[in-house]
Amino acid sequence: MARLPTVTDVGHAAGVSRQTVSNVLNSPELVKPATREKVEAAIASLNYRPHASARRLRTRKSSTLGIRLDPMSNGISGSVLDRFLHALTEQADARGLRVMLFTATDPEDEIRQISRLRDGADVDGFVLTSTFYEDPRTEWLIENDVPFVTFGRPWGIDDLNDPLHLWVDVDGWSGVHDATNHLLESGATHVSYLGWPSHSGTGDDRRRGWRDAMTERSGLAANTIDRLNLEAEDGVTEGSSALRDLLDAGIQIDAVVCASDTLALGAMLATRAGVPVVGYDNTPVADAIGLSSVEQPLTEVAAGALDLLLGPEGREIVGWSEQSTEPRHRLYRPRLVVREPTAISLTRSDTSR
Amino acid sequence: MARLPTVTDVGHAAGVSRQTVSNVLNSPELVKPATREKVEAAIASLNYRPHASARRLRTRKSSTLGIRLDPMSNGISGSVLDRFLHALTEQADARGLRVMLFTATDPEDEIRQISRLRDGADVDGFVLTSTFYEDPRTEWLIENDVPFVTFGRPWGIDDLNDPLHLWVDVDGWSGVHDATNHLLESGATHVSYLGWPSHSGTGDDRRRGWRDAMTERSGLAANTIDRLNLEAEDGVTEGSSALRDLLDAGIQIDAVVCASDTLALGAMLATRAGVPVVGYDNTPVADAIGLSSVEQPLTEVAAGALDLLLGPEGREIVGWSEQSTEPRHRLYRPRLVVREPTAISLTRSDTSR
DNA sequence: CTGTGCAATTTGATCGATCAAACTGATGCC
DNA sequence: GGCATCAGTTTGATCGATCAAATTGCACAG
Repeated sequence: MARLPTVTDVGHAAGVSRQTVSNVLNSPELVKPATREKVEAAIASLNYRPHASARRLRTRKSSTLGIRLDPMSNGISGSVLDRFLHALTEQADARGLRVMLFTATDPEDEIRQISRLRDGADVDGFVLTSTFYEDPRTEWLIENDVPFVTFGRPWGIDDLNDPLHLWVDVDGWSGVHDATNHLLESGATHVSYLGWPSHSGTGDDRRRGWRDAMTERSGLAANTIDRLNLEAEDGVTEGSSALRDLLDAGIQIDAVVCASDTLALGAMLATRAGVPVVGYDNTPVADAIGLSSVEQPLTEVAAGALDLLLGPEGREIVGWSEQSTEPRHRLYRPRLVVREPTAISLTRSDTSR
Repeated sequence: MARLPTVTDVGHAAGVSRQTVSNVLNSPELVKPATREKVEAAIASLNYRPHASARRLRTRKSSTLGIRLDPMSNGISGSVLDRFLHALTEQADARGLRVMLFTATDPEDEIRQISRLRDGADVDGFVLTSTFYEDPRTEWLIENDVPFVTFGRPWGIDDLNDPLHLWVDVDGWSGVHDATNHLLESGATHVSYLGWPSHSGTGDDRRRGWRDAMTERSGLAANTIDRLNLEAEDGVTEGSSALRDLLDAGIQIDAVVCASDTLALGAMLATRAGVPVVGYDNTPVADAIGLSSVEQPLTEVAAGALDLLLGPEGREIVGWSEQSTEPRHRLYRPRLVVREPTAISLTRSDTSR
């Protein structure tokens, strides 16, 4: 196999020097149009491609960003991160960036991996997903001045106006708020919320969206609303039994809003046919069984993440300190996908144990 | 931020030359143990990491492999490729390889992307998924002597004994065969098969698994078996209506084996509760609704793919021509995950249109 | 006519590693 | 002693690109 052409070969073919070829590729405005055309013709005829590693060695930039792929996505909703990954890859490609994957067993290991990738100059920026309160990863990245953006708010004191790092996120409050309002408008009054326990920022945010909508429009007393507030770990069985407990207690429920499609599936199993349920994430399952769901605009989220990382110039991945005074975060509003509410329902069959 | 240490720095600290440091890293057997320890100590104390791009420039190897991420995975079963990606990343990591993603709009575009990544020395091997009859990608890769392995048989004349390239695959015949036998053993005689139309190698292979099992054990006449053979595009609605047509025609059906969990979900919607259905891929949905399903051993598949690509030495990605006489493919047997067959069933509700 | 300024292009040095060849001692053999 | 051998180590060259500084050519003011 013949040696691949280099800038020198192209320059030779076009009758110019290697640097001029380099300029045509990186700073076309420096080159006289006539020369540029000659060079471009030579590039095309030789089918020249810049050698990425050589460029990286010299520029100390890799135009590659790293993202961690979780060991094994959890349940149905795991596909959200996969879809985000799809979107990120496409958007990165459109901006001339590459996406490199890595795995890690825990946050400390992830820091080690990040460090390795960065020191090897393999990657010059990172996208973090599934961030949490006082995430050691973000602290480490800030300290070490590594460019990164998180999908998920820092959930700190004043994350909106004075964040410590770049972030993009989806406004879960508004998604659940819209969903709840939609159900209230359709005639329901007792709309239950089935969400995660504990205090993940995302979970609390979504729950607040429901509570605010209920307080504003349901006309129910606060303690009645409280009774409709359910907590369950993210699983079909868990969601199902949480809701069934409520029903067994004789509480009236007209509709259910859930923090995930997984919980929503559980809710559908527990409720009678005809009780509308709204999920979250709009996974393929929701589509398959005709479940209304809140869809996150992942393509826009991915695009936003990259735009923040690339900075206003949009040419290179820049660190936090070099950022301009532009907004340093983006919050996207999700969209409620309404499906025929009761076209299909799930029921326990007779032979069930 | 201080400049990162280089081999020269390490050599200086250890009192040896840069090349010795390089040897410690790449050919430790050439270095005297005492010297090696000194160098290793220096590496640790300086926290030295080799600069990946510099190494790649010199060696013309990237230790990175590329894999295409489909634009948007189709339906429920799309998650299989995602899970394969997870497994591949983990296995690659264990072998010192990195995984880089790319996207493409069609096979021609994919070839263009592959060419770009390879010319840029970003990637030195590829993993192809979703291969099909006379795939232009494999032909191009073979012609251009690019190392690659496919997840999916070439489905050529003699793919098993004299394949044209490296491949790994899962034995769909055996998976469906096992599933069908399982149902027959549970007392069913009229086991229907709901698979894809057309002539994808994978689809035909799975269908054959059912037909062979039925011929061997059901005791039904060939034309009776034929009537139980259904075709539908991969969708819940499509699967559902195909099966309903059969039921409306008054054909007896004791159980259904499907080519995917998506079709299986459709089948569950169409059949009465109590008719066991087996899906394929063991997606999260199957787990959620208690659907038996055939699980592909994706971790092993990923490991096999890498082992083939790395060759017997296991040190570097080698092209086809340099392969030894070792087997050039791996076929893995899937495993039937049996779940409580009718714990939960899906039925159309009253308010359905 | 000379020199300044500027645009366009070229040349030399460099990024950090590895390859290939040369070197250094120590050993052993005739 | 003289010389080949060999393990262990070092030096010079190189991969392909970009940066920084030097150079060329040309227009124009003094």
